This record gives sequence, structure tokens and C-alpha cells, in this order.
Amino acid sequence: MFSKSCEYGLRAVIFIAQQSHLGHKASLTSISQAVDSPPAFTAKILQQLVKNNLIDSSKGPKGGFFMAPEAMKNLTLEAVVSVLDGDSIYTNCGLGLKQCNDKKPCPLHFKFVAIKEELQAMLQNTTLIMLVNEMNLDRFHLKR
Amino acid sequence: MFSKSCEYGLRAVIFIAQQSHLGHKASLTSISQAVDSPPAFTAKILQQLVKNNLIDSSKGPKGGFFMAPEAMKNLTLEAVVSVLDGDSIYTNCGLGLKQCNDKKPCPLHFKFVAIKEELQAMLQNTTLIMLVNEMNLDRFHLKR
DNA sequence: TCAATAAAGGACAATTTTATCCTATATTAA
DNA sequence: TTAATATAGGATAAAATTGTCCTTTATTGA
Repeated sequence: MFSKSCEYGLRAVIFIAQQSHLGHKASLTSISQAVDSPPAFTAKILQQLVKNNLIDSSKGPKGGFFMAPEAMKNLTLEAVVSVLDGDSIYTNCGLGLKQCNDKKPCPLHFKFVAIKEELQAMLQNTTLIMLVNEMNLDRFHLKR
Repeated sequence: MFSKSCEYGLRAVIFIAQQSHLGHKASLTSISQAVDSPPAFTAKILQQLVKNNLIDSSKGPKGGFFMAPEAMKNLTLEAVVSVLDGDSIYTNCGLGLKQCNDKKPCPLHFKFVAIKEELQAMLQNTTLIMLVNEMNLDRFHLKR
């Protein structure tokens, strides 16, 4: 469904949000341990998110990745997916055709559209702060 | 969403069903032209489908791939996806965790379950004969 | 029976995705 | 100001997926 990069990115962002909510910055090391992802690879992914202003970072001792409280309210999963995987999940044809749309559809086009719209809506309607609040119920995990 | 193999396989199967409905066998050449897929690669995919008895084939001149009318009524897209991609689309965690289930869920588990079940239901409820009949309205295409 | 046609399948090649390594640069605290 | 810590980013490497090539085997029709 998502690329590995996107999976790691989503897990990392959720962890960073958790930590930011507690007033902590998250170092690369702590992130890749918490979400069980390869550190160097995770670094690249986080760099992309920083460059696109989805999250913040600071260098040096006591540095790390973090999010401002406001950012957490506004940042959706959809934004993360969009940066890391583009919008191909929503727009690409389920059968892999390059030209597939309402005018010139593949046989499954309309069936897929419904499902993809639901996925997109779910990602758009889920903000990081929502997840952080739900996670306080802590039945949830991000690792393995 | 699906692997390339699965995309080609689905397109090929739909074309074979169309042709079988018209009483024709579909040669590898005709299939890969009709659905715009690499012939040798498509051959491998079709071999898998034959081996799993989703479609039939015959060798020699006038040979090719085909489906019995009954098979067409029973064969679902889900069966094709299952052979080519396994059930990972339905069962895998959206965040890539190996252990993610109702008991020990990732933060997005329940949101994803709903969407994946819908996808699975759609594939299970769509038989090849249904597609062939709809395709007679011929606004639909399988190529490019 | 022979030639042509077509699928079966093993070996291998290219491409894309995933992942690592290493150096540079910035920042903090002592 | 220096040592330690941490992100940034280029160059490579490994693994998985996608795709090709070539030989074998089966079947049909003349």
C-alpha cells in the first residue's frame, strides 16, 4: 500500500508527535529504536519531512526532531504520505494503466475510485494531535 | 497497491475472459498486445494462473489461454490477486508492522481495517463474467 | 510424418527500492 | 574554545521486483 519509506516516515512522525507532546525532542537514535527502522534510512526520510516543513529539527547536543503544538493540530497523515509517496495511491489506476479516468476508465475504475477516496478522506481527517490523544489510551504500539 | 505482476495478471485475465466469452482462445501474443504488457513476463504470470487452475491453456497451433463458461462465473478478482500477490494487501499493517492486530494494534489499525475489508469485499464480489458483461457497454479499456 | 505454432520453464539481466557508509556542518554545554 | 552530539547529504551497496532470452515440450494441420 505505502512504500517502506512512507511506512517508516509515518511511524516516525507519530512518535515525534508523541514526544513533542511531552515536551521532548526526539533524536534520530531514539526514533529508529522506538519505531524499529534503520537509522540511516530513517534520517533521509526525516530530512525530506523537514525540508517540506512538516516537522522541525535542531542540531547539536539536545537537538533532535520535533513539532510545534500548532503544527501537530494541522499536520495530517495525508500530508506525510503526500511528501513521501506523492498522490499516486489515490490517482493511479488499480490495474496500472497510465490513462484511466472517468472518461476513459478501466473496467474496475469506478469500483476503485470509491475505495481510494475513502482512504484519502481517512488520511486527510486524521491529524497528529488526534493520534497522540488516542495513543494515551496506550493499547497501541509503533514497533515490530 | 498491487504488484506489476498482479496488474498485468488482472488485465490479462479480463481480456482472456472477454475472448473466451466470444469463443476464442487468446494467445500470449494477442494478450500482451491487448493489455500492453511485456510478453515474456506475462507468460510467467499466466503460467502461475494456469498452475493454480484459475485459467486453462492449450499448446500448439490454435492453442492459447482460455476459460470455461462456468469458471468465468466462479472466478473472482480476489482469487487472481490471491495467487499473484497473496493476501498481504488485506492482512498487512498499513504502517508496516509485523505484529498488528485487534489485540495489539498500531495507531491506525482500526482505520485501515475498514478500508481493507471494503477492498477485499469488492474483489470477492466481482466475477469475471460480471466484468465481461459490463465491458459490452464498451466505454472501457485495458490498454495504456 | 513434418513443419509451424504455442505454452513451459530455467537462467540471467536491468531497474527500482531499500539500506548503509562516510564526511561535512551546525549547535550546545562545559 | 573545545569536545561531544546531532542533523545534512553525497556516494555506494544490497535486495527485491521487473523484465528478457533461449531451449524444451506439446499439439495441430497439411
